[in-house]
Amino acid sequence: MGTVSFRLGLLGVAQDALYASRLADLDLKPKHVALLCVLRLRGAESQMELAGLLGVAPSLIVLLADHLEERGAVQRVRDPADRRRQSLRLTDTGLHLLAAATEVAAQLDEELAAGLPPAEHAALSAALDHLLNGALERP
Amino acid sequence: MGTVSFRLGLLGVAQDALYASRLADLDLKPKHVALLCVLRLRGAESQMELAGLLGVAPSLIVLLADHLEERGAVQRVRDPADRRRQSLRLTDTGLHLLAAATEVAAQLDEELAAGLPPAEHAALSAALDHLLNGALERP
DNA sequence: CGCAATCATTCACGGCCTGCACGACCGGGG
DNA sequence: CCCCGGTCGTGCAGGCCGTGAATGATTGCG
Repeated sequence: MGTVSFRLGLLGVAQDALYASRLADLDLKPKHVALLCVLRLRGAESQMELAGLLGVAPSLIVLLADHLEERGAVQRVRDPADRRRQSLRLTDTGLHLLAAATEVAAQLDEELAAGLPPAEHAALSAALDHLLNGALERP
Repeated sequence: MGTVSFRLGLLGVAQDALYASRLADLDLKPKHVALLCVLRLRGAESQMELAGLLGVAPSLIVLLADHLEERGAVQRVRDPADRRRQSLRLTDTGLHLLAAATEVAAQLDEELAAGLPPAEHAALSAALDHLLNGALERP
């Protein structure tokens, strides 16, 4: 089993579960962090667009946004041009929450880097960047 | 979000889902493949040990083994030394099934490598190897 | 001015995995 | 020799997550 995709899946799922457990204190899941990330990096015009970017059903965006809105991390604002759409705006508390979540991930990174030569760690980071950017620039 | 762990989780979960969908024809899930993999690479003395290696509950091993046994991919053999234990033996059809699953993963790899410089692909593979071996040699 | 299409939301359902309870089985101590 | 605590595999019920279909509001096209 020298395939990259399979091992990437295995490690990724494990890492996701681990990150989720570490995120329990913040009462967040990795999906929430992903949503905050997208909002910070590029923003989005509608929840539909977010669903497409995250690769999940629109109804899930509703739940994620609900939870984040309760915490005051995001604001739903009706698009005046098209009142069907809701744009999600990242608030200051949302930024702080994202920073806290990033801090948790950074600590996980240290543990991960402990069993990895620095050069490979950097190479891994670069490869993930390329794959992630490639996935987002598809459409 | 420059953290490796977070992006590894994102991509890994997506890759796992993608692999799962491609595996539908074989009526397998990635977890089944992981189980077959462990049996092929190192074997195990008991289902408990497998649960530990895969990081899942023992009761899940039962379900996975049930499914694989129905397909004739593995055989349950009582350990004569300790009749509580069941050793899972990989059969020839199990080997073929694993080969087919690996083939599916290999095709996914090609698609993955399309958006990645060959050097980074190799580096990614090496890094995943280190992390996976590190995780298995913990105990 | 309808009318089909689009967006957000709700809700019921299905799948996956876990935790617990149970029976079979082991090894040691009285 | 026989309990008795501990271990292993298994069955079962429950919880969580995410999806898909139905609903209502809103849009722009014909």
